[in-house]
Amino acid sequence: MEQVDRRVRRTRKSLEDALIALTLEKEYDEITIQEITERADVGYRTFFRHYSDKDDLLKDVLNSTMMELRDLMSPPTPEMLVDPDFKAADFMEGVVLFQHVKEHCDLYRVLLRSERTLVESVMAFIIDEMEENLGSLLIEGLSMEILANHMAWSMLALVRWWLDSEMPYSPEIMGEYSFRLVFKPAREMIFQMNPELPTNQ
Amino acid sequence: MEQVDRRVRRTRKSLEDALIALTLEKEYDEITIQEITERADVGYRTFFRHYSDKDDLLKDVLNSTMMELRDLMSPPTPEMLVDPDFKAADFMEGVVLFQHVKEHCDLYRVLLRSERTLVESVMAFIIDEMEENLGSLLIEGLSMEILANHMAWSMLALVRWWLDSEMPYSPEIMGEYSFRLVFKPAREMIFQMNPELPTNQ
DNA sequence: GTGTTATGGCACACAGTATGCCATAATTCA
DNA sequence: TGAATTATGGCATACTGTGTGCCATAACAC
Repeated sequence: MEQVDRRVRRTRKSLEDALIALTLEKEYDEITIQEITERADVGYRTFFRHYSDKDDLLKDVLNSTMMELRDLMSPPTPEMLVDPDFKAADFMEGVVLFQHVKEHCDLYRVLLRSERTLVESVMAFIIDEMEENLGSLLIEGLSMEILANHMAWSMLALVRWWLDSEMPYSPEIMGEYSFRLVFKPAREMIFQMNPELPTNQ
Repeated sequence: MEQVDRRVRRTRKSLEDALIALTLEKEYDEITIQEITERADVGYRTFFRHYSDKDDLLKDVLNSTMMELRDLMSPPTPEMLVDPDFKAADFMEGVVLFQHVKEHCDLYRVLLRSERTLVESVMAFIIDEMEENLGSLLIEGLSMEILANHMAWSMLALVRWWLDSEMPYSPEIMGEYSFRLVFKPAREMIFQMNPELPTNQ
């Protein structure tokens, strides 16, 4: 059961592929819509029949992959952060992220080389989810807003470095780095600021 | 002894002020050179007699402030990272940074709202300096490249959040957060990976 | 005061975006 | 298979913003 016209599917696919290919060659903001349509072998006029602008096409390209990651990575819950023995779980979060990045490295490169504002909107979404999950942990003198912001952007920085360096380490090793540099310190801070939690440090 | 023509000084100052004012109102890439010259009350043609493009003007605006920060913040040396009792020093590094940001918050906002590529070039410079200072610490299984990249971008994320949130905490509190979330974990990782260093954990 | 130089305002070429129009080709569905 | 529908290609066009050439004028340095 085909819902959309085959021509539409073909055109959209060509435009998506063209944007990905071009982003791997040059900076996102140096790419023109004319180049995209030429590479996709599609009429210039046709672009605007599907997307309002370049960012709109990019969102379309990233949408399914980002939703996949969202389902794959449950944001850290209060239980995870508070349970003293949860090393394995945070660690796996990191590994899962780096594995997903490796599987879709072209798409992640597209995202990371796109405009600042788009990355920020994706991150804002992730941080909001994290904050919601951490909301129940109200600890005086500790801002869950800072914590969520720090974890999300620090993880992004690790991913960005990894991709820019042509992924010299395995997802497992990167998971270990992210655990030691990001997850563990955040968890330790929660423990140290809240005397009521069971301490095992 | 005035070296440059007063008219030149006046024009450049007007253009710099206009860019700062406009950046606080809207996104950097939405600002046109026409707007800048109108706000500065300078002829459109005159802009190109001083700067090749918008980024060129922005670099000029940020240059002196970034050089000031560079002198203020010595990058972490191996001694600092390795000395078990250096908490006070890392802590002060963070405080100094947040104090400088507070003093020049408008300029930092301009930088953080500018194009991705400019922020990246400033960060690359900082990371290079860090790596050079960490170069003597060769520990098997621990990448100083990751460590330098992580520290620099994590600190930037904290600064960015602080500015976007209208600086709700003092530079001292932000210094404490940066120590606990960034400097201390990096230092601990070095200790744990190198059995030859004196451990006090 | 005089020679020098920065500026302003004009015109212009150019690149890229975005839309309207219409003939044509591809597709869907009966 | 054939008719109605719909997406596409190509053309012209308006618009915005960049970047440059030219020249009279005003501000400056000495």
